[in-house]
Amino acid sequence: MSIYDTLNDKQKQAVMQTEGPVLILAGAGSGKTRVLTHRVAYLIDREGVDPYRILAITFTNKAAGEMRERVDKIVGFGAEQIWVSTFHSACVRILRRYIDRIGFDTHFTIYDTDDQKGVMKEVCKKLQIDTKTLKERTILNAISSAKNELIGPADYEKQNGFDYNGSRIAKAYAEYQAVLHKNNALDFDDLIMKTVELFRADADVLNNYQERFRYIMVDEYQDTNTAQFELIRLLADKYRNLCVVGDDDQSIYKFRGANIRNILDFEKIYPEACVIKLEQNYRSTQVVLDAANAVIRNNTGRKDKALWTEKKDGSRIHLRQFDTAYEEAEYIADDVAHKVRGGIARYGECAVLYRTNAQARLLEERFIMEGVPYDVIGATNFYARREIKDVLAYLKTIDNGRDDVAVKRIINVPKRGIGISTIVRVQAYADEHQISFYDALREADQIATIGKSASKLKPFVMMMQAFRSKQEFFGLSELVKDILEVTGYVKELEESGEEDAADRIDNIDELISKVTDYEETHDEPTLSGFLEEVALVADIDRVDGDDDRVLLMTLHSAKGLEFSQVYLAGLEDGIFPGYMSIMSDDPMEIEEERRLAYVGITRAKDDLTLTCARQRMIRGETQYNPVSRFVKEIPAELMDDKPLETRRRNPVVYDEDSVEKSIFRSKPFSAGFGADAAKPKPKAVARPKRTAMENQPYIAKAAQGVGAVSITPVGTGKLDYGVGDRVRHMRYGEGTVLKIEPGPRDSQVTVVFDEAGQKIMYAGFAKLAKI
DNA sequence: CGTACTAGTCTTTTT
DNA sequence: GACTAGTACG
Repeated sequence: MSIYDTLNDKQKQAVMQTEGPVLILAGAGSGKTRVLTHRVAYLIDREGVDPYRILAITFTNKAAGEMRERVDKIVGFGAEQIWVSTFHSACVRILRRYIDRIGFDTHFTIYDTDDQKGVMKEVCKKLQIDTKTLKERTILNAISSAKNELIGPADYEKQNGFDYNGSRIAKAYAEYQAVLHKNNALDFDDLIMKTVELFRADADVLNNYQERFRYIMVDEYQDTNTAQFELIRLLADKYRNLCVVGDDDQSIYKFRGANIRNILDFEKIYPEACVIKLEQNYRSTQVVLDAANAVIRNNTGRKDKALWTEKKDGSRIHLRQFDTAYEEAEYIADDVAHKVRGGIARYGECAVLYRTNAQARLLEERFIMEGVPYDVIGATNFYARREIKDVLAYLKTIDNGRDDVAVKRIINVPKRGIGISTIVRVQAYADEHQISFYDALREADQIATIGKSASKLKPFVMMMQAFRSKQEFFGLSELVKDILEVTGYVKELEESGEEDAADRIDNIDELISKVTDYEETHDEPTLSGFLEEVALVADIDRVDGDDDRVLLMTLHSAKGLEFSQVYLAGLEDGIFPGYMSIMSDDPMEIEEERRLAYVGITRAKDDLTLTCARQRMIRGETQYNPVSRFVKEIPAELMDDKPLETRRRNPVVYDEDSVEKSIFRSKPFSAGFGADAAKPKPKAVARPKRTAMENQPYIAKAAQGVGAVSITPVGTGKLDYGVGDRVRHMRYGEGTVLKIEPGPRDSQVTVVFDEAGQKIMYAGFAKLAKI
């Protein structure tokens, strides 16, 4: 009896087919990770492959860690020799070694989204690009897409230079790369692209890695982009022992450049490929699978497959519709508490999944109120928090003085009386002399323009120099503590009297323990090593199953995870699928959302609850959305409840024929919607009571916001449209005015939009135009 | 130069 | 509604 006997036939085949290209189409819950780990083990202990020759690429660091751990258990020895990592960390590792061959310093820093935006802001200023008409974000997105397709600035110019915006972006792209190069920095996309560039430019380096990685495995292959594909293609080109694992139905990262063709066309690129389908699901009940299959069936152009399970039974899917998102949150929190009390599940076996991070807030409030322990994943990455970034900026500056962004971030944090004008002048000097910002600071007394401010710069430079020399004999955590001490960062926080100062200090303490942890787990801890590890962690990587808490996260973050009890919240057309995809004329957008729904449903092992609300506040607007079309794709017999319309609580209010019809025209999927939507009084909604400690500041801020809105007085009589008129809205397109409700300061207008559904908005806000 | 307030924007999803 | 960049003031 060997470990391989526990695998089913298909899995066994996938494990033992070690030579040549292999495509494993692994449905959700089909034991994909098991196959991968067993395959690695098989390579080592049956095929005698040196662990050193194996590369396994996973999607997150967490997956990589788990895989290594599991392989470690099976093979016992040599597992640490295997490269198990994400695309990004694998590339960093390669670039740290060889990037000097394409003109960068191996001590490069990695820019996150914030840093990118800062750079782009300067680029726009320099190129005199008006950021009102062309947003930094837009440019960066264009650049990111280009990089994902391996299109450099020159090629971009060739392809897009002929129109106004295209040429502006092309120029910004070129300048942006120049600034990054000057700062010796790479952004996330560069990590992949530069590695490909390196491999293409230097045959020796490529050959070196081709020889090393005789066996390559890629997990979540459906989410690879063109650059990642090319990287893998190059690496595998010599020995062609490439095994990719994925599920086209779970491709949900198109917005990040993922190219679903990579998996769909694998057999075209590798005609000799062996294709293995894993269709037996070991995770969910038949009911859950039936629901998932019923939904995904509506997509076109997928690889044919059908999941099945031996877990025959299973409770039906619970569908619950509520009047408001508050009630929805209340129900979920209650239901979890109920399950835990009843011994049905532990907190840690429950997860609430939603489409957008913003939905977490309401749920969170309710969980606090009910005293249900929870963890929100992803909202703000730990390392993206202000105080953490500040401390990291100190470390970056100590590590690599060429990183202008980091230096500027902390030059006046805590306050040292160094203002914008001084920074601008120093930068001018730096540009003039072709040196880095930090080097310019060191020559502060040479800069004529700054006058007396030079006296403020000197202590800063002295301090940084001192940190650098301390680095020689200090441990990392000592260095961090020293920085906090010398700069008075924590002290300033304590004295600031800011509302969340305590949280921030907690975060800093957590950072210190992460530094300590890094020192303990690495043989040769270095500052660069720590910074690089930190630059590439996703929030999901921090999850450990040990603490017993309900997890709240987006559907995207949930990929690859499984829970006994799953709640899918906010299942409303306009939320999920999001209105962007509904409005889009590209049908592929809805299909991507549907795959996301498929991912969500298949996370559930035992029990699945679907919830939605009739009324929801989104970005200050009350929306009335019909039940998600995806819910309607699930056969009613799989649900435990009667059809939705019998659960309706609110009577029909409007009887105007035309209005009623227009609702039905725009909402073919939702039979009961017209009546549901007619609830006229959003004000009647009771907001949940808040716990005093947690929410005091929130209330204060909210009140401010309302005040700001009401300052815009729009007389009711001034509206040039009335009930029944057709109007146009900037974002939602055309619609029919259903109702106008005069308020003390501004009228509330209810409009049924043809595409986007019904919205209630302030007239002064909405800027509706009669058509 | 720092602060306090205001106006405008918004990402849906993340390595 | 919340966050942020920009502006007017001290």
